[in-house]
Amino acid sequence: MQQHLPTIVDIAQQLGISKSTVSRALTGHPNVNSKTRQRVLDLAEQLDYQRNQLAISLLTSQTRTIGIIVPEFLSFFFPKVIIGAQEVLAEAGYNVVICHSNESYETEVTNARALMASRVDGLLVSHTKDTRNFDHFRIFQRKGIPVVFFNRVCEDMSVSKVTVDDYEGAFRAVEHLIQTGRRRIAHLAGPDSLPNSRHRLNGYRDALRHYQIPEEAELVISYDLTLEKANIYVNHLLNLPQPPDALFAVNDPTAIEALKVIKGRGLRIPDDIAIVGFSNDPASALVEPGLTTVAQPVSEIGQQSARLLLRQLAAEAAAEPETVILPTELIVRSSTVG
Amino acid sequence: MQQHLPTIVDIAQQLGISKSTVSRALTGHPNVNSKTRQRVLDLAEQLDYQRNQLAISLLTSQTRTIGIIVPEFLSFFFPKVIIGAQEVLAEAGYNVVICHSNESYETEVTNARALMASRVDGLLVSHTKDTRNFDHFRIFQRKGIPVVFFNRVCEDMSVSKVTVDDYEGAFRAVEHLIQTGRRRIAHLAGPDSLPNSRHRLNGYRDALRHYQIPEEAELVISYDLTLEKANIYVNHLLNLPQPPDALFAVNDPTAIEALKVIKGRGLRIPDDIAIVGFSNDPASALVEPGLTTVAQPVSEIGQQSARLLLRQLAAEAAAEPETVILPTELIVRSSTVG
DNA sequence: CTGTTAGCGCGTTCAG
DNA sequence: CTGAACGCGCTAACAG
Repeated sequence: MQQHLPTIVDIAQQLGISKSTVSRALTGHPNVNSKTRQRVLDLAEQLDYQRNQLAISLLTSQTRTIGIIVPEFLSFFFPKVIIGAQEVLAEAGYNVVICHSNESYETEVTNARALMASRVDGLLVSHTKDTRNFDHFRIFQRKGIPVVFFNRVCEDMSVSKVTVDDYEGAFRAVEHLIQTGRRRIAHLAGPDSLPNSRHRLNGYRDALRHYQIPEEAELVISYDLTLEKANIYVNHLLNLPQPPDALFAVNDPTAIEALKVIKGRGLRIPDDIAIVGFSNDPASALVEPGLTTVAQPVSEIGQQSARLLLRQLAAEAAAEPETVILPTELIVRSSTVG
Repeated sequence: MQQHLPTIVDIAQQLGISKSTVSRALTGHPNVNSKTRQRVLDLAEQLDYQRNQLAISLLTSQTRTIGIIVPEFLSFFFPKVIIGAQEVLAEAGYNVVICHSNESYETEVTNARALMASRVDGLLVSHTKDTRNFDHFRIFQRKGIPVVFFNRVCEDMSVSKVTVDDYEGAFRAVEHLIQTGRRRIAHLAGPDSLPNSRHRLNGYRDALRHYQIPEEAELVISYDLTLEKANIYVNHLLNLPQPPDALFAVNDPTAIEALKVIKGRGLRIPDDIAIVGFSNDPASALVEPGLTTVAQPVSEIGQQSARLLLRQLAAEAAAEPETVILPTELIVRSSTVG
């Protein structure tokens, strides 16, 4: 049973002064007798008084709270982005509310509604892989509440965005495979619905083209990023009459699953088949052989997103949306070079 | 620039009715003409109306929001606990706000204050390793806002708690080492301030005692859980005149760091030295050799914590605190048995 | 320096 | 079935 929490009126009554004076004392307003202020402060402390942020937000119609919606947070990626964003936001005096859509479009819509209902001042979003309709985010935009997309961005919305150069990262990864002598390079791609997947696929294709290696349709498989499927497709690739001599995976979990399957079949890595992942998940340094991968500046994604949001928040009128594309870096480990 | 968000008054004026009627229509009150209700609902949809949760919370003095404070969320553990808790809480109609103290006592206090200011209905907490003073949580308790501790629990507070049987888990782990022939078993323990660490240490000690193996003081090192220190201490242990033939680590990151150091020195695992971790981090299955570890029912910790909190919330008067101790399970992998 | 008043958006009496 | 009035806790504008 929750008891009555003390309010400024309680303090005012006990001290025999008006609630305005209490309010002023508490907020550090200059025009208060220093003795009165001290009495207020002392009593507040004694009563464990905490200002009711709800009432203040209702009054000022700003909550100084930013909502973050992410599709998952079991892998290291999103937690690390969130921490990066939180650093910047906390410094600017904003709180952070994290919502987890669990890759479910319906949950994402529910999350967005809840954040709207609780009147967040801004939104940081990486959408689910099934999100095709972005109306639940457009509503924020229409109300003048800034939205910044990161990692998984909506290409149709005119808002600020932070991504990495997926195309370039993929190009360099495949180039590395080619330069280390690989010719039949498979690509386990992500779902078409995600721009990231498409950009990585394009990087893969252009690298092959650039080095005049014909693309084999049978070596490219798009899938939904569930590990069970990854398992099936890797086995499928290995069973081909002409199996690949390298695999470029859309992300590290996929690459690590592939690594397990390949080792399980007694093939040697990288001798028989080389593997490259994407993101530089801490696990990629742990597996054996170490996984070559395309590193993303994860914390920086969060920090930059927060900064773009802050800039929108500071702008009087609707500010021009900005797009930041962060560089990637190829981390070469033993899964590609003996 | 944030625009004016539509309120029930806006809807009422456009429809030429009173805001009470709009309120009733929106909340599904029975006594509303169905035609009027439909007109309200239509206009609300058209205006993207979202009820202002702030105002409602201020009025009802309940936010239907639960705060969760965790010390970190880069390892898999806390995210998974949070997801478990969220499932249960969402089903009961509660939202979740996650705060990340980053193992900083000051941040934890700030988080607690912010959650109090935003009037959460309840609190789920795992405190930092430096938290000695729990006054910032006692305030909630005193106000009748239920608090549930999980994983890292405050032994001095009379609130509901969810932990695993650390003692038993540690005992079984060390017993396993003894039964596979180890005699000089080192223990890299966590800080004394954490009950978990102490219980695991006790389990270690009692297992040795039970099998009449004398405890060597030089083989037990408590540390602050930073990986750099782990590295130093593992090297120190290996440099002893009589190095250990087994290592029981307080958690999996520590064990994995140890594994790297040991392999780096050209020692064989488990032949020269066996390793056991704690928690069954996904990474423990990835490293080579696979890490033997004590698994915790992670999602269940979250679910149970949420259920205990819900029970407190439902209780009219202050409900009796409950303590749930979940079982662990030893997962044997190649780091202990060839 | 301090008190009074108004109102943020809403649900809920209490009258019609 | 509907409307008017009140108050949740707080800050800001206005008067002393």
